[in-house]
Amino acid sequence: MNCSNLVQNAVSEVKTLVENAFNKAMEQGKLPQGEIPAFVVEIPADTTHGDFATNAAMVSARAFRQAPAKIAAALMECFDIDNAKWIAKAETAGPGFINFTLKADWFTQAVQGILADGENYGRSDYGKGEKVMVEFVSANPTGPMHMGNARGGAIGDGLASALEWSGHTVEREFYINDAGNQIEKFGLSLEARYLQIFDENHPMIEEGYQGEDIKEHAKAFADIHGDSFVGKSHEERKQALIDYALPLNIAALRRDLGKYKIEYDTWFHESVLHEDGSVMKTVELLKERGLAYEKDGAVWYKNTEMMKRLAEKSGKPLTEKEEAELKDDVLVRANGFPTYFAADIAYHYNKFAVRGFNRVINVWGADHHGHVARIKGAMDAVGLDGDKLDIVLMQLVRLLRDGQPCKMSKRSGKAITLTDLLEEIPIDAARFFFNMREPNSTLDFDLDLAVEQTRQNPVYYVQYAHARICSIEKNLAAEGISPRSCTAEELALLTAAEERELIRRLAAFPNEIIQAAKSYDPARLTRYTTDVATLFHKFYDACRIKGDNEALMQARLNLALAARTTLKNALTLLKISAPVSM
RNA sequence: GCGCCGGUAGCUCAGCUGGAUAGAGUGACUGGCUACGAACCAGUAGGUCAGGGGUUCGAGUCCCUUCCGGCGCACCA
Repeated sequence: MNCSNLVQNAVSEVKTLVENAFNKAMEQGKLPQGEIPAFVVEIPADTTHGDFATNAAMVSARAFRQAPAKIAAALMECFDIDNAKWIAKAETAGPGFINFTLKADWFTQAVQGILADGENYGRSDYGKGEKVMVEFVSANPTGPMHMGNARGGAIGDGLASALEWSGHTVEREFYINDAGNQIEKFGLSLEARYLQIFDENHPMIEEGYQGEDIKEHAKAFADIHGDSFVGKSHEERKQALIDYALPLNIAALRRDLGKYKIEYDTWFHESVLHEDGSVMKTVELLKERGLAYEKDGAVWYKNTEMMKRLAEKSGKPLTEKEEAELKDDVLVRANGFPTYFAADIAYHYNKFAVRGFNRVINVWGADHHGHVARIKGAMDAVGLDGDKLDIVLMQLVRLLRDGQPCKMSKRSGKAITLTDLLEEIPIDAARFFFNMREPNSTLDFDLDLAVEQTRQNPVYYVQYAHARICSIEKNLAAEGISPRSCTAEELALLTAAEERELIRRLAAFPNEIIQAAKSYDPARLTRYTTDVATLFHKFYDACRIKGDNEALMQARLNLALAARTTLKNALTLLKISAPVSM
């Protein structure tokens, strides 16, 4: 599916115009011979400066040893505007900008293109079907999800959708850490709570999971089995509790994320990698490649060596000081158990080498940033390409209550969980709110505001614009006026500044999605919906749709429908509802 | 100590690979429905882009440095 992307078309044309003008000017001796410098074509912040602008004359000032204004003048003489499809005129301005103005044709075709593409408007084949995995949330199955998981869910899901819409083949994955130390601790915590039911003096383990959910699991287990496990062996008792509680927790994760409108293609169990020998095979592979060794009874990964290689590859060798800071990492402990790191290498090896993803994106909390370079290096170490593993670091959410930060430790027992949050605020608001900021900046989530003043949430502003358009359509229909497709001449009646601004922004939608996908920043899309809503409201205020001029009325109605289509698609992509009325 | 991320309006944040007069939202103040939804729009006020130095035609954006905040440096995950 390749939808109309008129912004891209026009930008390409401007680039070609400029390049041809450079070549012609050099042929005619108006500019000295030389390489055409890299220039940009952009949409100016202030559209009174034209629809597109280029800095070509300014960036080439040094190369041609001429003043920007002189170069701009030379280019102006060489533009072949008459044969341009989209560009009506070019003019110089300011310190040497060249501004381009679009033909009216461009605006009419933009509106027609949006309406023709309908619910597919915004999709592009930019990604050419590249197979990409987005792994996100991957919350510990030892307890409920916290606000960081909530944010990760909204960001990861939004990013995956942006990648889909921009033409990638995307799979969403949840990695279940159902092995290792934390599961051991989970079992010990459950066991202690279970035994406390029958002996209130039984001590809780140190550093155990303190949450109420652990007590509830133990109680429910006791309701089923009574004290029959008190007399059993420690191992048997612990395992029985894990086997009972872990599937319940995983089911709860699925349920809560489903409520949050997140559906995964794959729930990948870490335990599988241990059971089928993948983890130890990966360790062996590293040994064979000379990047793992034994010391003090443990198996170590040569992280120092790999970091040195990577630094040299990038052309910036490590300083002695940096090198001294590096340490190797344990893969297999002296007690024979592999570390999380070993499992993680095996897991990512599986993503690339076994399942054939060309690119893998992980959404991680920023507290894992120390792990990023290591795991990417480890991909090189097992013979893959660490550059194909991208980590989106997400700063943690700071929860505010009464203006004060409140701690959201999983163990405090007082944390607000994702489940709690979704009971308090609408899902639309949560998904919008968590995607309002780029991942790499901290997010203050004011609970009081989200809970008590949801009407002030910007999501309502956007949804209102959509509902308003639906209402207009309904009212007109009641008067016997239904939208029809317009001719180019009719759509050319849309010449007001508010109309042109709105069309420009609507036409940028496919590019916005591509940008969100490229920069791994779905927050661009919530901002985009707000922009479109604002421009629609301004258009609505300035240009009355209903009127005696039938052609103009239909043209404006077409524009309103194009805005509705774009808003609906953007909200759908973010899995936020687009209500017909509110 | 070393490293990563951040510091832009009272508050929360945009600012696209360096570009034209630094923008929104929110809060404050003023105005706008006997015509399509006022959950809206228009206007006013609000800035030493944390401080200092540098690079150049041009710096919020790039480099160096200081200060402040968040996070990380395990045979935890």
